[in-house]
Amino acid sequence: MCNAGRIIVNNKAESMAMADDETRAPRVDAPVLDGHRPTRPTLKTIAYMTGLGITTVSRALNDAPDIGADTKKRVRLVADQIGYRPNRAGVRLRTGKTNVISLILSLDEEILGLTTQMVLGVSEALADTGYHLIVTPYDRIKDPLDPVRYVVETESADGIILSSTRENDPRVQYLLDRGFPVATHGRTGLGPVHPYFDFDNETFARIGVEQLHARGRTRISLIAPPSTYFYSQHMIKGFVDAMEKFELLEIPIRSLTIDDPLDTIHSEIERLMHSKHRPDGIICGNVSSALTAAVAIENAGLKVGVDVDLVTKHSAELIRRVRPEIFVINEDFRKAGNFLARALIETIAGKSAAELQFLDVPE
Amino acid sequence: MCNAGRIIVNNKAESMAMADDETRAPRVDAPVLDGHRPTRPTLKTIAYMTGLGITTVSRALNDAPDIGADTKKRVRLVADQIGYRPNRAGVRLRTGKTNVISLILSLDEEILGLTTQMVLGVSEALADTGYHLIVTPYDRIKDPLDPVRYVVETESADGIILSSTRENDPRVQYLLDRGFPVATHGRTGLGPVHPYFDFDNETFARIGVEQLHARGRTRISLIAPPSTYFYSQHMIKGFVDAMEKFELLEIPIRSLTIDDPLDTIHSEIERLMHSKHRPDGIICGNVSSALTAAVAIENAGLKVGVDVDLVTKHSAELIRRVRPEIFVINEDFRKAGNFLARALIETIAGKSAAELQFLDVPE
DNA sequence: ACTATAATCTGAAACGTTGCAGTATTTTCT
DNA sequence: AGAAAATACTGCAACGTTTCAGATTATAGT
Repeated sequence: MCNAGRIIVNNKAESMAMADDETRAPRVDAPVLDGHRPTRPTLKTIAYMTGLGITTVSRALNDAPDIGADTKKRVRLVADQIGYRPNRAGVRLRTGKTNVISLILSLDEEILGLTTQMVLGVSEALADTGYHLIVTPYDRIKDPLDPVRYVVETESADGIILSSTRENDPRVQYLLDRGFPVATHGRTGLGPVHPYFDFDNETFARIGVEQLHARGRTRISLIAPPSTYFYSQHMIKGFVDAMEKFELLEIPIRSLTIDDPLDTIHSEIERLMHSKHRPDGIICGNVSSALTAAVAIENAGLKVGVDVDLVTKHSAELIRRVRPEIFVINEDFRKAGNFLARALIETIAGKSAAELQFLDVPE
Repeated sequence: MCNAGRIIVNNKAESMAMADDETRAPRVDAPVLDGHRPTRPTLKTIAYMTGLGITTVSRALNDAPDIGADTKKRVRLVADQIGYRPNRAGVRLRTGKTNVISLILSLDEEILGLTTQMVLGVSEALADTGYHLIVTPYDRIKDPLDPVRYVVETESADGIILSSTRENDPRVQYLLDRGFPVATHGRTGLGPVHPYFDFDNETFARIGVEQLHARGRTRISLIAPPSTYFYSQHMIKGFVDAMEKFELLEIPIRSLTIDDPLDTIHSEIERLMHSKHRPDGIICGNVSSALTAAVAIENAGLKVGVDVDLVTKHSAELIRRVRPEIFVINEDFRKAGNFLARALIETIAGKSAAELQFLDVPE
């Protein structure tokens, strides 16, 4: 039973004293070699080499319960030795499993480094899983459902990661309706039914206000994300709550959002700086608005860190270097990507979504 | 011969006066329906609906020469109507064509937005081609050949786009040896054998020097890329040539490269600013070094744009806004990605590389 | 000794596609 | 009219994998 260490070419021969030629002959034909280069090994190659059937080899590699331990070991050895890698097209055709994760990104996400960091985080998580990452950016002008529908209709991935989520995100709804695995960067209003990773923008805004308060600032503005994004509400809530708590005065620039053209942000802030009731602290929903605001403030003859304090959030170290006078709260997109990829894979494997939701609380 | 406008269910029936039931019966069984949801259409579905053979449908959709024009039209109509999309796994298994482009990026490319812009450009070019984009970042610590080998060995893409190319890039050599389509961001020293898109860093440096000269600067430094990158040579050549032409004095900081940690760059520049022979102009090989240098200069009590001028190159608009006093020459990564994707597809289609090389000359 | 049971292994079929080697039918040529 | 050639269509097989329903042998139970 235990014949470890012994080299067995064909373990059937033993019990067959009068074995005829048929028995010794491999049950599978040798794979045809094309030109001169060695062709890529398949199950057939291994079957031929081990003298086993293709089915057995397949089951052995997949650790099926009805294959002998010795056989498994032997098959694995040969497979490793010749560098066997399952043919993805074969698996996909047979099982429908693509081993692909689709990352769908809005083009607006050029928020310095979001794309890069997300891709990195996701790749990191996927590295040893056999999953490939396919990235699809989409135009904000086009229907955001398009790329999602494409993936579902062509069955070109096992799961989707979405960003820029809305409270009632039709893309997420579409996917949930069809039972298609999805993980989102940002919460939706749909409850514990899909995995997500969200930065706690409420806490971010609260901390921002606290910081400004601690620096003695009293008249504070917020450049929020457009109200179409769910996280806009969170940020505003954190802001308002903290403002009330410290009894500070909000200088409203609610018409302005971080998605406005930088020119608009610039001129609006510059105008504000010249007004009698200018703020002495601004919380900026993203980096580009913060950097733009900084320039506008200086254009107005004021100094960031002296006359006005700025708070924002970001992932990249660079910003602290470029504008050390801006308070930066860390938001880690890479961590987000990493978490989402892992969560999505677990979802595909059947795990329930409730345990795969993460709120990243800053500080 | 011409029966346009007439609806033909089975064009065979016409010539068969005494057609028995066999003739009218479709030659292909109806595709089995699983649950309640309509199953995804395949060639078989169309064959059943049109009464044609599977082969005919396939050939009709692929515009084969031996299929009648009417049939083609009819098949296409049905296919479009029911939203047929070829099964990628089927095609891939049969033909070996993956319809995938692999973009392999070095992690260091966090150069603000390079990844994002490249991905965008590539996606843009791939949008209507049926190609998918799979992105693989890799660690600079690991063997850069790893991801390349993986793609080749598992045949998981039809072509590869590489960045951070070296003069004698082993990855490119590896791919060329195996006849695997590759396009590179940046030239190599291998000649007109593979497509590339390169930014003309020689011209960039020359223009930089000219700009500084025009502003009356005479003592100039260059923060170059590490000499391992081929484009480092180009940049240095452009720099040196122009310096000689205008008889300017180089203040060498050759030990410093754009890949050094930002802390190093910062302290080195600050130190330099305090030295007796400080430069009054610096050309920075990338944005992060330029931004870092700007802060260092101010830390030393000097003013960018007044005491020292900075020149750099970049893709994103943001930088001009954050630091309007820095000269920025435009390097369009998106264009690069777009070109490379197109070039790669043409290479896969068999076009010769010589026509697919592009040098992007600034200004 | 004879049968149920467990333990291993197996070929056939199928997933969707395309290249090959045909088969009918019609048209053209002599 | 008869042969040759062109036109339009088609089965079959194969790509590499896994599921299914056995098949074979050894083991245990009576």
